[in-house]
This record gives sequence, C-alpha cells and structure tokens, in this order.
Amino acid sequence: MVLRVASFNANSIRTRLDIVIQWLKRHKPAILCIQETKVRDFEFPESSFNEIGYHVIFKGQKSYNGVAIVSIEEPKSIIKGLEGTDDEDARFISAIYSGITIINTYVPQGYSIDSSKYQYKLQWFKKFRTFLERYLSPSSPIIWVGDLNVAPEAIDVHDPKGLLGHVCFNPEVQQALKEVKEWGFIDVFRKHHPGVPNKYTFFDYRVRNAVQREIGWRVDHILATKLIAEKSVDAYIDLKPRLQERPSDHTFVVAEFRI
DNA sequence: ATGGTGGCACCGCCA
Repeated sequence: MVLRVASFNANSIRTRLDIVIQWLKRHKPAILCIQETKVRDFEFPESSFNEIGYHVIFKGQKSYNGVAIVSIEEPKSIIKGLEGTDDEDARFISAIYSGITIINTYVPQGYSIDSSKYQYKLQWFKKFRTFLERYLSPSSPIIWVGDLNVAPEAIDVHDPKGLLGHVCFNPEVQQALKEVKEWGFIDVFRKHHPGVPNKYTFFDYRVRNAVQREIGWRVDHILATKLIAEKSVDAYIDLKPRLQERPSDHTFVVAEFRI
C-alpha cells in the first residue's frame, strides 16, 4: 500500500479550515501535519476532521504557533511539546501510526540574525537533536515533517545572493538543520527532485503573483530515516491551494511511501 | 520600490 504523508503551514487553521478539509477529501493522505494553527486546544475545530473520517491531535496557543496531526489511523504514544515553555510546546507534536513515528514541528522563524529569537531558533535545533538522541533511534522508521524555517541550499530560494544572511537562509542556520539531519534523516522531497530549481513551498504575501513568478522558498520539508526514506516512491508540492482565494502563504508538500 | 500583505489580538507583534 501507499502511505501518503503531507505538510501544510495553515497560518490559522480556523481561517483555512475549508481549504484543509477540501484538500483532505481530494487527496486522502494517511497523515497531514499542520503548523501555525494559531488556536488554543479548547477552540480547535476537531469535529470538522472527525466528520470526514480523520483523527486529529493538536497542541496550540493563542495567536501564535500551534501544531496538529491529522490521520486515518489512531495515534499511539502521543507526545506534545519538548517539555519547555508554552511557545516551545506549541511547536512540537508526535505520535506513532502503524509503527511509524511521525514528528511534526514548527521551527522558530528567528526574526533577524541579531535578535534573541534567532538564538532561540539555533537552540531549538540543538534541543530537538537531544530529544532524538534520548528517545529515538535512526534505525527505526521515523518521518519528520514540518515548517523548518530553513532553506537548506541555494537551490531552495529564488534569490540566493540577495537573501544570503536571512534567518532562514545562511550557513549557520543551514548547519543547525544539517546537524539534526546527520542524526539520521534524508530529505525525501529532494531525493525525488535532485538539482531541480524553483521548487518552493512558501511565497511571501507581499510579493504580487509570487507563485506565477516563482518567487518563493522551500522551507517546508518531509524527511525520513533511511529505512523509510528508501521506501519513498514520490514527493511533490501542490501549488493549487496557494492560488485559491484567501490562501495561506505556504502550500502543501507531499511524500508517498510504498510500505 | 528600504515598500509590500495577512492573521490575530488589541491600538503592536509575528511571519
């Protein structure tokens, strides 16, 4: 069977509920990881997912951050947060689905290189790597999904010269992500599109017709440990939701595994 | 173009 896993930064799940529900009905993924839900848990629109046959788990806060995992299978061994502050907790959720660990993260954006928020971002990657070392093994099947707020290579942004030094595009933050990858993750999207430019998942609202003009960033990712990455058969970005009315600034990324 | 848009909460902050 094919296991379809997707990621979407909703930039408010309540504002984007129709887009998400329609997308689920059409694409029928086994797993959809959502970031920036921007809603407290008691206000999360859980029943909308249940009504179309999906489970959903979530960890959020008011206005900012918030993550959720939507699934066909029932989640087991749910972990919400990295046992830190409210901000940290609303950036991490994980569970096991049919023996596969799904980790959904919304990595801090960082604001600017000289801000403490950027240091917090770098520290977040270290804390996440420590979590992996402590609780998981790279020889087990793990899929790490999320808005990682890092474009890993020059090919992942529309203007690598102009954007160099941005909090999401500089050697230091790329190294921070790399150190987590080196624990045992493979970039499943890039595996299927090696060296292919203009593959973006985020388009700034402030840039007019950014999708049509291919002025974007690849910051939303699906990675997997070796065992499961070897079973991926396809990966793609669905730009159609970014062209709808009232879109999120991000769009859907999908990976498919034959398991 | 040193701007621009969008969500949410509250009259600024974050992306």
